[in-house]
Amino acid sequence: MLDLNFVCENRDAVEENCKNRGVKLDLNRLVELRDQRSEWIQKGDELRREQKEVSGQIPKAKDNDERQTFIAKGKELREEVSTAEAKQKEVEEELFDLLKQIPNMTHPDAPIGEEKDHVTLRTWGDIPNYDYKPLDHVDLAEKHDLIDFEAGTRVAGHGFYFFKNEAVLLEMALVQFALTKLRQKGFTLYSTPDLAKDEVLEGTGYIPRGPETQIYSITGTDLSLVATAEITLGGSMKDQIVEHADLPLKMAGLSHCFRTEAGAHGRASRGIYRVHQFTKVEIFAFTAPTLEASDAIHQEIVDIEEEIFQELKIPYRVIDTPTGDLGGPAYRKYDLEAWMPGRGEAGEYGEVTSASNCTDFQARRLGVRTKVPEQKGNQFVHTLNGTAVAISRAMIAVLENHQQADGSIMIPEVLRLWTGVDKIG
RNA sequence: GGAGAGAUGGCAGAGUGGCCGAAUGCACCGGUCUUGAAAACCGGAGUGCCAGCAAUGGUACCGGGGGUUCGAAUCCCCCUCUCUCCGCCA
Repeated sequence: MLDLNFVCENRDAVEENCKNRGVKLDLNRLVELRDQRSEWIQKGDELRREQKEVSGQIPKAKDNDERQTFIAKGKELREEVSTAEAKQKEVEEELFDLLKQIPNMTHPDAPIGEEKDHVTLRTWGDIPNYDYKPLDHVDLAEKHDLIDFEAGTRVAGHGFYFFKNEAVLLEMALVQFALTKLRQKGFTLYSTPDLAKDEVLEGTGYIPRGPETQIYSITGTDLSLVATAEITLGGSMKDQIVEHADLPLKMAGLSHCFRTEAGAHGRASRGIYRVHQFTKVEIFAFTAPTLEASDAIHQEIVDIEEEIFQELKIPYRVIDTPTGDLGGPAYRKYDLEAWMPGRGEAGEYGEVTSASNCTDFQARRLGVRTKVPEQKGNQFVHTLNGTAVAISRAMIAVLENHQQADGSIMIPEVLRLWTGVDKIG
């Protein structure tokens, strides 16, 4: 969420930003509502002031007549106050509903445009030339009995799967590899709840229970299944004031991720590329409220993501996400797209990580603040999130990139400590 | 799941209808004293919202929501959380 007064005072810039991000909103209405809100607050404050004054007179009244007069006046004021409060609430409901729909401002260097207008910042690794037709992960999994899609469907429906045999070892190894690396780099490790309160989801910018929601919710409770540990790690500091000296808080969280993938039917989704549940190690950071501080961590997160895929020996490219594809909270977002030899006709890049700087957009809604030395008042911190390893996507990249001409799959060196085997098949 | 106790400012902890945004202590900041520090003493200090260029003023906030009342930290109802005991359980 942006700051209300910021929006009203920078209408042109906010409007331009909405346009770039493909969001249509009526900012005139917002300003109108802001003004109405001020008026009702002022009216209510004044009425309450009178109310206090009148009720303060009652114990000092000199006779019963005067007393009754004050009581009558007090009753009258109580009615007026409650009217003003109702009006204020009504205005605020519409106001904040609008405000919440406004996306974050955007980094000036982020490419403007839609998904197809993305900018490739750099590529790493050579895309191999195969003298045979490489299999995709579905065929590889079948060949080596690694994923049971039928069982997944029987148990939970389309979009669910069982990992089997070496795939389970690989999942655990990828998790261990990511967590160990992040710990070495000074991140505090967490394994986090798989459910969170709706208000926490909303605080991080996710919208549970809507008509096209990506979120599974638990009926009869205010809990939903998390789509990422970004939600739980961000929510972990809800309404807290963080010591400035403790920033940045660098966290790594392990959780399952659940996504309905509503509206995703028909998009390329063979195998485990787009599934309803997967395991993920997520990176999250709270930083001091300056772009210097959060940009620095943003870079650090991308560096770690690249290091992980380099050590897994998987070719990738880094994408600077264009405005139209940023999502609400992000100020800037980089994606890693790994080469997937079995994808499409002759291999394609597929998204495996993302890294977002959300500046103070999530922190405002979550109420995470810090007191900056030499400055008065508290300020909202900046938050960032990034993928260390999303198992389903990483699994595809590992299986497809490390397949051999004889159909076997080599386990990347860095994972063998945990898999205990160095080859599948 | 059952029984009981509790939730007040950064922390501890008073406060049972108006004199309470709230005593007191600790911690914190400024000063006096001191060669310096400590101690002692003096003073300051919460968060949000609204108005204002600002100084400032107003208002709200005693776990959350609702109610009673002219007036609620204080009375009533609901909820959440914490602690203790019992049961169940990976």
